[in-house]
Amino acid sequence: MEVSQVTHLAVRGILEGMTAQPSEYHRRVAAQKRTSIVEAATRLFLDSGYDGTSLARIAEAAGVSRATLFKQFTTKAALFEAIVTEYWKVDDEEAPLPEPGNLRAGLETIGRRYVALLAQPGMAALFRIVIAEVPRFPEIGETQFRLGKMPYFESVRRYLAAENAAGTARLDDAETAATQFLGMISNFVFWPRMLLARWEPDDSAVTNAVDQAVLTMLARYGTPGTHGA
Amino acid sequence: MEVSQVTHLAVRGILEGMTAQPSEYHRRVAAQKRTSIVEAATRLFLDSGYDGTSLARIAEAAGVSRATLFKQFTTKAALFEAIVTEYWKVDDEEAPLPEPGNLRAGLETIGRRYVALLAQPGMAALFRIVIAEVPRFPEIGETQFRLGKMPYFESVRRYLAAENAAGTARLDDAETAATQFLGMISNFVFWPRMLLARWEPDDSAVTNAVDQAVLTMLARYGTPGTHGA
DNA sequence: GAGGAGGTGAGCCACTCGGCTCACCACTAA
DNA sequence: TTAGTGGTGAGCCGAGTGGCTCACCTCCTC
Repeated sequence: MEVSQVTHLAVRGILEGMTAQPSEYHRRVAAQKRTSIVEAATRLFLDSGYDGTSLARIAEAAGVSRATLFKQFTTKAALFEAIVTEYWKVDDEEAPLPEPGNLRAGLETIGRRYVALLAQPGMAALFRIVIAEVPRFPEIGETQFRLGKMPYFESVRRYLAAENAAGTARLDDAETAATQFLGMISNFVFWPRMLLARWEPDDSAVTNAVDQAVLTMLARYGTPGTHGA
Repeated sequence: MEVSQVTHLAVRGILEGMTAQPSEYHRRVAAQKRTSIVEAATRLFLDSGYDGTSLARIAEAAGVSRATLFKQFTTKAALFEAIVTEYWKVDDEEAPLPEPGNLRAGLETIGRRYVALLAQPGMAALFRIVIAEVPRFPEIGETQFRLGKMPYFESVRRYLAAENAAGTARLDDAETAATQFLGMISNFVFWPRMLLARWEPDDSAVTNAVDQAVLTMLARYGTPGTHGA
């Protein structure tokens, strides 16, 4: 073996160890296959549940061989975890908190955002499957809680705290207040859907539910000036 | 064949057609086996989910042969349905509504009853499996909703309507008010448990959640006299 | 044009599943 | 004593499961 060959091999080894670049093309193809797998798997999992979805069907729906599927996701559980995690990836940009000063308007804004989130297609199905599989995959439930529920809970909490500081609201416990607000809404627009497949309140009913929740919050936490408007 | 025999057979035939009496003994044995099956199946279903529980394991846990299981429940789905339906059978006697006149005390009573129900062992697991299987067995979800949620919702609604009629509360829409009250409570004490396996607020936190929900209801729907006490 | 990546198709493995059947047993009631 | 019930154990069936492997192909990149 000549010196130049040795050098060549050493350089390649270093490069591989550092970046493991399998060339632009191969990475692109792999990424395409991967997204196609994730998309198909998401659809099937939400449709048929975890046990009800076989890897064979996922591979078929994704237009991919079973061997490829196993190269990308070593196990069914890993695929499931990737699905749930990536579902929440979309929501990168966080909407800004409403300005303090108008408690009614601020709560209405947040409330409408919340119902819009809950009304997203697939949201109910996602909750359904995650709830079902929490005993087997506890981290999945924590992920869903952290990415799906906490952001809204936190935005309400921080907003209420800001209103409290501004004197536009009067409350000791912003956490409890936030829980109450979101609970009043979701107990009407979302949770019944977990048991009743056909629970689909029309827009006016949903709007009313948010408005009524806001009114109740105003009655409890509003300062005199904010009660009326 | 003598006349008496003919008569005898005819009478037996009529009796069988009317009541299908397989003798006291056999009925008792069958009932025992049945309850033992239902108990074992309930435990296993709540533990491992619908797909995760095999009929073989149920039969084994019940101390019953597979053949017997099939004689009592023609199909796995039928067994599952029986489980869920019988889970709610216990709650025969309905607790009486609080007397109108003290909105705070009445809501507190109902709120504490509600958290006691939600804290029952197996309640979370039951909701979990029912929610998971609603797409496959919609009637199960409706049963759960009708037997598990409606009674409390109705009791709050009727109680609030009574308070309204008595002048101790002021509200147009008792349904919305009831949804709000129960939503404020369950959004803290129950629904997080669907995603977080270890969500188990201590008694003081639960009590506080109910109290705070009552205070919010009083602020919104109480009449001046009831605000303070 | 050679190297090497990722994808492919087929197939193996050991298992489990729900559903169903049947000959036989234990036991009570008449 | 006998008829008839419900329970029993064993076993068969076809289908499907997740996991895994391997030789082979395709196609870009250097």
